[in-house]
Amino acid sequence: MKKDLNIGFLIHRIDNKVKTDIDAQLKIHDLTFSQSQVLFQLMKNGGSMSQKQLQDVMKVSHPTMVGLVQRLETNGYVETALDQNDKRNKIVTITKAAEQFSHDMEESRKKNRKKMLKGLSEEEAQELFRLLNKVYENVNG
Amino acid sequence: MKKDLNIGFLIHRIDNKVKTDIDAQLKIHDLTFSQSQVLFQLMKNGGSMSQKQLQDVMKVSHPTMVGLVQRLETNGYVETALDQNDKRNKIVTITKAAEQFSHDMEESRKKNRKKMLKGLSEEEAQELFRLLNKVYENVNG
DNA sequence: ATGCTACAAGTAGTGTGCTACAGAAAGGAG
DNA sequence: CTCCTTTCTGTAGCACACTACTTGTAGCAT
Repeated sequence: MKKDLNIGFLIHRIDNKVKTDIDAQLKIHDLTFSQSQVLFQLMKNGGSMSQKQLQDVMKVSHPTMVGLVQRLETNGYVETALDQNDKRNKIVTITKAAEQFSHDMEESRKKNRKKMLKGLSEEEAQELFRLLNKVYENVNG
Repeated sequence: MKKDLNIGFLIHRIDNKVKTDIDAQLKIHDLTFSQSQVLFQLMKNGGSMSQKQLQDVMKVSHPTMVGLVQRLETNGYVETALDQNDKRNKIVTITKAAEQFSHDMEESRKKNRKKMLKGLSEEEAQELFRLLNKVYENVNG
């Protein structure tokens, strides 16, 4: 059944549901799915990155990143400063307030990953990941 | 490489790129990816559906569908009328203006599908589809 | 030093998605 | 008939994504 389902639309539906669910989970911290990805990238990078670096790793347009950083700053999860060596760059630094529940966010990430892959064997999960990466490269090439 | 990439985030990136590309393709008709999906569903259904039916098959919230239908109506691609048997229902009907390039939209859909699945064998494409359907059911259960 | 080009960041405006709240129509219970 | 609940639609307000345009900084060439 559902054989007529367009693959792009199927992916769209999955993304929407996942985003909405995670947004709901993070709402108690006044965070969203996309904002948590920014914090995740910052953590991975030692706590600081330029806004430009963030938009590159997240693959979003720069106005999108401006908004994300502004909202994170408003809620006290990042601080920003101009790079004194090159004042075009804005350095974004994660705060201790955000680091405190980075563990929670990691748990949430794992839980959601597990939910998505429920009933799939390790081989199937890896195959799905491989194929999705190929699709990702196709649409970005 | 990219082995640390979260599967939800990977799907998110793919969806975003696909949406943006198709939006750009359809811009000459003043249409978007989501709006074209509404028209597609209407065509599949003989041209008319209630707004409620549309929101169910598209799996979106009702305010989202309200907005989609309003913009489609503004651009002359659908007409709406109250169901005289049950005035709670709003009947949405595709116009001839929209039917005229339903063929174009179908071609565009095929082209994008082909692009996404480039380099995948028929078996791989089917396996991807099967696994994504499983993920879809997981996140919706 | 002036001016061109490149690059980072910001603003304006739009579409799509959501939740929460409000209103109108339908249908059933008393 | 009246009241309550259900169902469908609409509005308000927000987050996130985009393009297009603007501003500020840097660097290089003349």
